Amino acid sequence: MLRSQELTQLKALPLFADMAEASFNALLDAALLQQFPAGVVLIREGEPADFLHVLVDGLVEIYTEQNGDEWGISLIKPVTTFILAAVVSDQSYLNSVRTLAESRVLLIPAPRVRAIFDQDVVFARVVAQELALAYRASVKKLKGHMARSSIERLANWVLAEANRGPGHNVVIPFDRGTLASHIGTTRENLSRSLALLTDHGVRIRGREIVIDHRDQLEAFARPQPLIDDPSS
Amino acid sequence: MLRSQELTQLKALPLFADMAEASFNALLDAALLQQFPAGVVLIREGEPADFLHVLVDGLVEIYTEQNGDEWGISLIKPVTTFILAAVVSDQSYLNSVRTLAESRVLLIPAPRVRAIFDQDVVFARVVAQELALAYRASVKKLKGHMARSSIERLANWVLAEANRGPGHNVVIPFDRGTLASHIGTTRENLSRSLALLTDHGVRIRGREIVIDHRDQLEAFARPQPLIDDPSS
DNA sequence: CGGTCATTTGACGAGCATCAACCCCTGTGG
DNA sequence: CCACAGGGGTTGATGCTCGTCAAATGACCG
Repeated sequence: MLRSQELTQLKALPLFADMAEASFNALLDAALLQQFPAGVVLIREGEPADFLHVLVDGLVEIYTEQNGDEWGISLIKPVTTFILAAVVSDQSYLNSVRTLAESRVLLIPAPRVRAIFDQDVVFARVVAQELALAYRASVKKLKGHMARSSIERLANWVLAEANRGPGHNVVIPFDRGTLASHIGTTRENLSRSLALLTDHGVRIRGREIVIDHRDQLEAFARPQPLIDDPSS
Repeated sequence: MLRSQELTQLKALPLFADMAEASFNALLDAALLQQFPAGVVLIREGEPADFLHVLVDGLVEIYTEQNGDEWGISLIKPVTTFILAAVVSDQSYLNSVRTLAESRVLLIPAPRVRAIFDQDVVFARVVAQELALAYRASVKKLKGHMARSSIERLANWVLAEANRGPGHNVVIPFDRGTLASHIGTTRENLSRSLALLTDHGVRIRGREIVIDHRDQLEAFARPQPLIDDPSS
């Protein structure tokens, strides 16, 4: 159950802001808002999709387990839905999900989501919008994997992270093994790659990456809007 | 403009079958049904998304051009929409598209698609469904790329194609360079990989791949539903 | 029959995974 | 206060996978 204070907070999210009051209430009266510590597995791939998840606060990774190793599919930052596609198509989760930091997650029963989709066009549009963005993000990651080396992927990840804030540095918000699994390489090679980036305008200070010469880093990484811009 | 005969054909497509007659007509009265020979570039990445495309008949590939090379993103078979995500989110095309065989394509102006989406819930649901499937297909391809070697990807591609028909053989419907770009390797290595599959229950006869011992091929490829099943 | 294009084969090297050793930091217990 | 163990991170050595370049072969078509 939700407190009324939480409800007004949620109603303000872009995800829900424009929808009809009635459908909003119908969506949320069966929802749960839960808080999880870091490192909790929320979803295991293969299970049926019973809840739409909305990351309200924190950090979550979507990953897949393949013969003993884990590979990162995407990183979810607030406020975003995840596993929407499984809910919409009423199928099993393709991937597993775990928290990487303490997180607040809103859980909405899948049948309820599908019902409100049919009743409220505004909500339907938001859902389609989120699906489209998720699809494009996945295709961009695929493009990066097919066309770039692991060190180029890393360099572009650093640039993308740097673009999220105005500062000249990036802090890796999790351990290096996790980052490696999202870049698509191993811990060892990630370490080597970070060392090599030192020759391209960057200093490594533990988990902090200081960008001294952005132009140098960009000359090396050669970012492309249609791969690296989250908003294109 | 469309002929009435074509209209009734289109109305029967799963994409349009359940929607209201009025919205169907509104969608299609501004649409074009065009026929293209093989090898025509329909869309170039970076252009604004002005038309939703529906492949009614034929075969097209979605690909991306990266510093001189081309990489296949997905293969589209009838009847499927493509570049739906760009239309829904009103952004530029992420990828280029070309026909691989003679194809009939229905072109619907993007603003019209968005308008009907808002008016007809049934159509909205179909659109969301298609987006969800496209997203899941992309994630599956990504998983395959992160977790498997190129020869394993090829072996699983062969199995997946074999599952589409009841026969014991697969015919590559385009040249080897194109297949290589979708598997995520080069022409040369694709050729070597095909030769190596010979040790795992398969014979190569030009463009035809004959599966003599499916169990042997499966033991080698180790297909997984959550990567290789198109319907999961 | 000659030319162009698709495909194969060979040789080589770059990129990357793997295994193993080592370092550094932190927390724990004697 | 020190010894030690454990986790995260780095470094080195080695070999496999795969891309690249070059040449040969085969296929198709004028």
